[in-house]
Parts: sequence; C-alpha cells; structure tokens
Amino acid sequence: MISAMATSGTQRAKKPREETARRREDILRAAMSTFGTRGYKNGSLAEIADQVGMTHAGVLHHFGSKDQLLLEMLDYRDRTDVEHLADQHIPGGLDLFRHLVTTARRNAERPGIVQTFAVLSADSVTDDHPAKEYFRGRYTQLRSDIREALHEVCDPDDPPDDAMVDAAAAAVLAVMDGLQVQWLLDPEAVDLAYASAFAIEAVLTAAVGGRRRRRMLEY
Amino acid sequence: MISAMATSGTQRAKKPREETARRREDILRAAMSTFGTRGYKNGSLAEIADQVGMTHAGVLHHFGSKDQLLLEMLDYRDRTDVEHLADQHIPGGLDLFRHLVTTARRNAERPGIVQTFAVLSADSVTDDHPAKEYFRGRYTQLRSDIREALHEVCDPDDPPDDAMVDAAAAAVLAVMDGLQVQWLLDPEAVDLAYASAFAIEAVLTAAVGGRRRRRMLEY
DNA sequence: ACTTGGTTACTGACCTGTAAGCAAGTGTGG
DNA sequence: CCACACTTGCTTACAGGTCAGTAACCAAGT
Repeated sequence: MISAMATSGTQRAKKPREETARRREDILRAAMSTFGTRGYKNGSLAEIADQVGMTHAGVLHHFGSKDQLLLEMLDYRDRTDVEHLADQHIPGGLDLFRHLVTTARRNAERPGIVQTFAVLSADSVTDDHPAKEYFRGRYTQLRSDIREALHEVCDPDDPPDDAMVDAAAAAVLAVMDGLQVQWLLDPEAVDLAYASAFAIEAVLTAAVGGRRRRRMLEY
Repeated sequence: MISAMATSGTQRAKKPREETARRREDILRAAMSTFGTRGYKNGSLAEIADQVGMTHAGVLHHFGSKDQLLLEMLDYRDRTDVEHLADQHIPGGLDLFRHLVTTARRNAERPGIVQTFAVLSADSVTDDHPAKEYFRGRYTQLRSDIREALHEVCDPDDPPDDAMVDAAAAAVLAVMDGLQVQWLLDPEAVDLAYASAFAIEAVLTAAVGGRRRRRMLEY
C-alpha cells in the first residue's frame, strides 16, 4: 500500500534509514491519536511516546519540539489522506461534491481522525496557536476549490452571484465540520453521512438554482 | 504584612451580598474571556483572577474548582443570553429560523462570545471534558427545537420525512457552528451573517420542499 | 571513528487545590 | 448604641503534580 514510494533508483544515500522513517511515522500516528483525544495543549509528549514505546525525550529527538510535531503531523495526515485517491488529486465540478459526500461516509467509520481534526481546527482559533496558519490556509484553499467547482457546475452564460458562491463554499465546509462535532458528542443522535449528504445537496441546489435539479448526489 | 488597600475615605460597604454577586459575575465574565481566548485547559485561574484584580485562590473561594467555574460560566451565559429576548423564550415555526439568522448577525458583532463557544464546544468532545454533558444536552435540545419548528412550517397533511427533518435540524446548527470557526480564523474571508442566512435558507428549502418558496428569510 | 537513535536525569515553568490567617463588615444580646 | 463573636472575602504560602525542553551519555550500526 505504502511501500511504493521507496522506489526511484537514486537511493538517497545515507540519509533516510528505513527503520527510522517508520519510527517517525509511528510517532506521527500516535500524535494524531493523542492530540485528537486530548487536544493539543492537554496531550503530552509522554503519552505519545508511550504509544510507540519510548520516552518523551526520544520523541523530541525526532521532532525537536511539540509544535513541530503537530505541524508535521498535520502535514503527514494531508499526504496520506490523498493516497487513497487513485489519481492523487481532488476532483472538480460535480465530482468534488460527490467526493465530499464520500469523505463524510468514510469519516463515519473513523471517529479518531474526525476527532483529531474537529478538536484541532477549533483549538486553532485560540491565541497564538501553532496550527492557526495551517488551518487558515487549509480553509482558504478548500473554499477556493469549492467555489471553482460551483462555477463549473453552472451554466457559464448565466453565472451565479459571487457573494452567494462564496457563502455556499464556506457553508459546505461548515456543515461538514459542524456535523462532525455533533456526531462526536452524540453518535446515536446524528447520522453523519446522511446529514452531510443532505446538507451539501441543499446548499448546492440553493447555489446553482434551477439549472440542475434533484438527485445530483447519491446516498 | 500587606498594607491593605483599605484606603478608607468614603468606603461604602453596605450590601456585601449584592456586592458579592457582582464580584462573581465579574469572575464569570473574565472566565468567558479567558476560556474563549485560550481554551479550557490552557486558560488558567490566575489569568482569570488577574482580570478582576484578585488571586487565583480568591476565584476558588467563590467557585470551589475550575470545573465548577466552567459549568457556572456556561449556565450564566445561557441565562444572560435570553435576557435580550423580550418574551424570554425562543420562538417556534418560521420565527425560529428568523431568530437564528438574527443571532448570526448579532454574533458577527461579538467575536469574543463566538470564540468562547466555538472553542469550548469542540474542546468538549475530548475525553473526560467537564462540559461534555452540557454540550451534548444543549445540542439535543436545540435539534429538537428545530425539528419541531420544521414540522410547524410544513403542511400537516403532507408531513416531511423524519430522517430528513433530523438531518436538517442537525445541519442548521452545524453550518452556524462551522461558519463561526472559519470566520474566527479569517474574518475577511467569510461573511458570517450572510453565509449563515444563505445556508439556513438552503436547508430550510430542501427540507420543506415546494410548500414554501423563495425568500422565507430576509437578510 | 563517526553518526544515529535512543536513554536517564534534571531544570524551570506553570497549574490546581488546600490551609491558615486576617481585616473588614454583620448580627445579636444587653 | 455598643461590645463582641461570627461570617465573608479575600490573602499568602505551600504541597503536589505535570510538562516541555536540555544535556550528557551510551549502544549500536556503518
């Protein structure tokens, strides 16, 4: 699954010892778990180190600081998250929205990752949070992707209102995030996949008006 | 030891009870500010105490523990938040949605309170968080209010699908919350009031189908 | 011999909660 | 209307704990 990327004839000389890279990934995965279940400030390096059988100083040996570990963890998650996409790149147009619904469905099976991002993204709005820039940039990028997809869906001769497209793009991400929080608090009470699909379709319908009708997305 | 600041003069001290209640409220407001800007775990009693000119032990004298302070703060916010409603009670039917849009507009003017709730609600999904039960109950109640309002809006002879109403109720809260996070991270990029109104109307339209049309809500 | 991946041990911040004390204000009996 | 015990609203001091980060060291593998 992952082994493929060790390819390329240029063996990178002495630098990366394979075992070390694996160790670092273990730590990053442990960090996801700990920061997800306890929050950033509250999650300790010792707890992360414990999960991979070393001391907290060992973790710092690899990552230098807790802040750096968080940032590398977010980066790692981004890299591995697109791995499952065959073409390694997020689709556009209507397919983007289908992709988002699929993601919601997938997320309903992995509360751990969902919690990590739900907790950290809200955490990041606090003063001087090390991941604030990461999340700001992330949302900017995602909103832009969705705006573009919305324009693609629309008839170019009858372009939608810009302000509305902006609102719709933000709203799509917002429902997904907000539903995750409610679902994490009370999984019985919220059907994450269905509610996400419903809301995304609702926003989509409202944004593109009458041009495209009913059942654009499947559930 | 301490030269008391009992600097006499016209030292009015008639009603210690009332004065005490005011002191407690000062502390609760300071707690909102600190927990909002730093998160729960990260915000210290010392910082809260500082804002009202006392030591952290003074705060504990009034509230017993940090957890208790958080809970009372949430309670205080709930009490004071409905004060501005003339009839002191949340409306039903279409008025509920108008009220939500109004709230979003109001929120765009008070980032402090918005941040407090955005941060704490996501914080609360972490393990053993003292406010988890508070937020779970809060969402349960709000979803129920919205479900009811949705039913009121619909023609009783043609009732909407239950699963859809559930999804719509959760989605309405979710967009509002999610938009707040994006807005806090990047106020320039997100129009909180407009996007909230747009998304709420979109969900409403999708949920009640053709029975009610266009411009149910004003912006 | 040098680098790498750790370890132990320690430091210095901070943080919550507790205890004891104190000054100013309150209530009551006389 | 006053004396005096009690209560209230804090304070300082400290106990006990957690945590990030640093330094010095060591055991391999190359």
